[in-house]
Amino acid sequence: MSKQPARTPLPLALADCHTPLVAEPLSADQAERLAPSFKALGDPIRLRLLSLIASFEGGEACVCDLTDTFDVSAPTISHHLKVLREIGLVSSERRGTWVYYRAEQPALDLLSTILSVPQQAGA
Amino acid sequence: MSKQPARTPLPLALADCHTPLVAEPLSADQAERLAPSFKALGDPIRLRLLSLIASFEGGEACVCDLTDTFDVSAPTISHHLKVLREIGLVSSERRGTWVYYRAEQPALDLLSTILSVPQQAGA
DNA sequence: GGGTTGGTTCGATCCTCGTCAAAATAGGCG
DNA sequence: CGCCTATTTTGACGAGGATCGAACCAACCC
Repeated sequence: MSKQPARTPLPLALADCHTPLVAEPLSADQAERLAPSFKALGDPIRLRLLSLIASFEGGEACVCDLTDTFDVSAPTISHHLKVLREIGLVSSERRGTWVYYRAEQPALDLLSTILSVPQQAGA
Repeated sequence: MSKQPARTPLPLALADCHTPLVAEPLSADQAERLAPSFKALGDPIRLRLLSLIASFEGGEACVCDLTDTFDVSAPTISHHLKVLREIGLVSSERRGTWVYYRAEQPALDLLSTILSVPQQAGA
């Protein structure tokens, strides 16, 4: 993996926590770093954007492919993409006229692991 | 004045979506139902509360066991527990003097599945 | 019953967030 | 260069959320 160029304005959510939260209590520090990622997923438009981008052919989508799907203005879409990007759930790249967004699957996978429930858990 | 029997005021987040969001685009309806659950997880205190409850011995925790861990007031803890309860991530039960909270693991597991990344995903 | 502890609701305050219109930036084209 | 399209930034506004103290409800005990 390449090193992070420290471009994200917020501390990266991908902290050192790889343990399901049901297995052992999250520390305050871990919770502070994880919560913003879940918050970013806590908006229906962002959830759809992420899903749409991830399931686009080639794994990436141009902004122009996304805007028409929603009933909100282009600045609003741009705002939500920025939230997803700054938290590290998507990355963006400009190629000529268009800007392409791509889902950061490791980030998603980490969050999935955090929420996962190990087998023997339960009563 | 009859009391409402403590039913969840919001439609249950556990909708008919069991497919990872990277696999196919979420519908607007699915996103509307899933987002509130992620939003509920988007607060550090709620994240810790959930983790603390789930990892308590017996899988449940009394409120009195939780409040001391945090620097916020009891009403604030109660508020966060209510958010988690109304969204279906925890359930509560009064036994005598104390109220016990328990993590709803199927709900967690569903959210985990939504975020999971199938093997062949990607370009 | 009166008092005590556990937990929630109420009301108010402050701050964040989602949204838009308008303006600004970036790139391509004639 | 000037213009057009694509995307982002800015500024403003209203809605919602986190927090607290105070008041309130629930269960136990003497």
